[in-house]
Amino acid sequence: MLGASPSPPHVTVRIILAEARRLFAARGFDGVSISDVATAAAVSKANIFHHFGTKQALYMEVLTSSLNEFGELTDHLQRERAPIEQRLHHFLLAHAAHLQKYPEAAQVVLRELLENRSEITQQLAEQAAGAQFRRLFELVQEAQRAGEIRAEVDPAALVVAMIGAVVFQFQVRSLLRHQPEVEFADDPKRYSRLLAEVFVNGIHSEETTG
Amino acid sequence: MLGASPSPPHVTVRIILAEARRLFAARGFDGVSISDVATAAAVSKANIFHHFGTKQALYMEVLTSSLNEFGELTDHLQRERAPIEQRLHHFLLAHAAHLQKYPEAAQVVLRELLENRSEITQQLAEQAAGAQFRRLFELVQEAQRAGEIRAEVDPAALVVAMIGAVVFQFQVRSLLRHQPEVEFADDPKRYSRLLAEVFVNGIHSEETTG
DNA sequence: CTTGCGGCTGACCGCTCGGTCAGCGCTCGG
DNA sequence: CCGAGCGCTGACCGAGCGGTCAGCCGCAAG
Repeated sequence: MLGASPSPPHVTVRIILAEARRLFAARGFDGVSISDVATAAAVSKANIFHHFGTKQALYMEVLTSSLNEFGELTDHLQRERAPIEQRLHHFLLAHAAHLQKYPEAAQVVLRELLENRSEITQQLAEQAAGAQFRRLFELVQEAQRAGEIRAEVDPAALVVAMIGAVVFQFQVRSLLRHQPEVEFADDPKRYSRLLAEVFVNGIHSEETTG
Repeated sequence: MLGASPSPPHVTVRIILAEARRLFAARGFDGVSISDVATAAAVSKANIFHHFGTKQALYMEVLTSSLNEFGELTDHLQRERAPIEQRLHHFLLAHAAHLQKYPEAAQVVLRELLENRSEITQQLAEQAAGAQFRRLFELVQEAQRAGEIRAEVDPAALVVAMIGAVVFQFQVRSLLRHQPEVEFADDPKRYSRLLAEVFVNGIHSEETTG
């Protein structure tokens, strides 16, 4: 029997992974001990080492599984045939909604992305982030070549600004809830609409949309 | 003799603070041990406890001293009498330049800001961040009332997007260096100019600037 | 019934952690 | 010449860390 077990990872393993993700997202790699995870998952500490070997390995599993949930974010954008302002709005909405839907997965990836440790884990996050950046960059560049976006706009700066605007809002959402002026702290649809309004009217060739 | 020592903190203390800031910025509170700081500062571990009492206290000193360097960022903006696009450009430039000039101070504050631990340290970062947000928000709101900014623009969203665009670029600058399409990874002037170009043309009332 | 095996555990390991403490050496006022 | 005070240290503490290991338990095949 060469075939591996057809069933997905054991229930226990999934519970451990879920709790580890939750804890790593909240407190980071160094802020969480295996004992913490074991207690949260209601298993023994040794059990975690039995299934994952080392703390690093457990963390890597959490990171990769979280990265996978980020995968298809920009996939559909390239196939769309809508005008650029609509496609960018869709991207902003998809990104913001994704962050809200999978906050722990997002947080664990972003945390690793923002750390400057030049280890293996970093590369994973960089690859995924780099791929997403490049896809969005090319989309903007093509739209610019097609005349949909003004020539003065720097595509890379626009992409960084767009992603940054969405990510930052996610990162400081707990603060924004306390600001009475902010009405989009937990409303990705509203925020991405407001964002798109600003960005699109900033990259239009000639005419005004309003 | 009730007066405290008139001299600024001892040389040793300043060295410890500098090294601690560097390490906390790079690896976070949990990622740095007092031994690490002691080795980096070339003093004994006990010396650090002698001067700062606890690890938390050392961290707080690092955080507050870093926050102070953030202080005057938005101060001059309110007094300026330039058109809004110029003032926003100045803000973006000042912010981006500040992040580049004091990367460790910025990182230590941002790190604390993005953590979701509801402790005392958090409050410090929140207060400073909240104040800066509100100041910029009011600036935008006034400009909008004065007709300098289109009524459709949401001031809060614009502020979050602007700060986020600058902060995010800073956070991922090490990644952006590897992206050949990005020419502003370590050039705050260039990046803020490109940002302003996009944002300003997105918030203009009627006429075009180009 | 027996045997093998995988999921799982409690007890334990060496080590590092944050923190303590007695006491060193140097300086400086009396 | 003295002693008080300060900057500073090495040795040490209990606790918790990542990780190991012998072995328990239930189950399925022989």
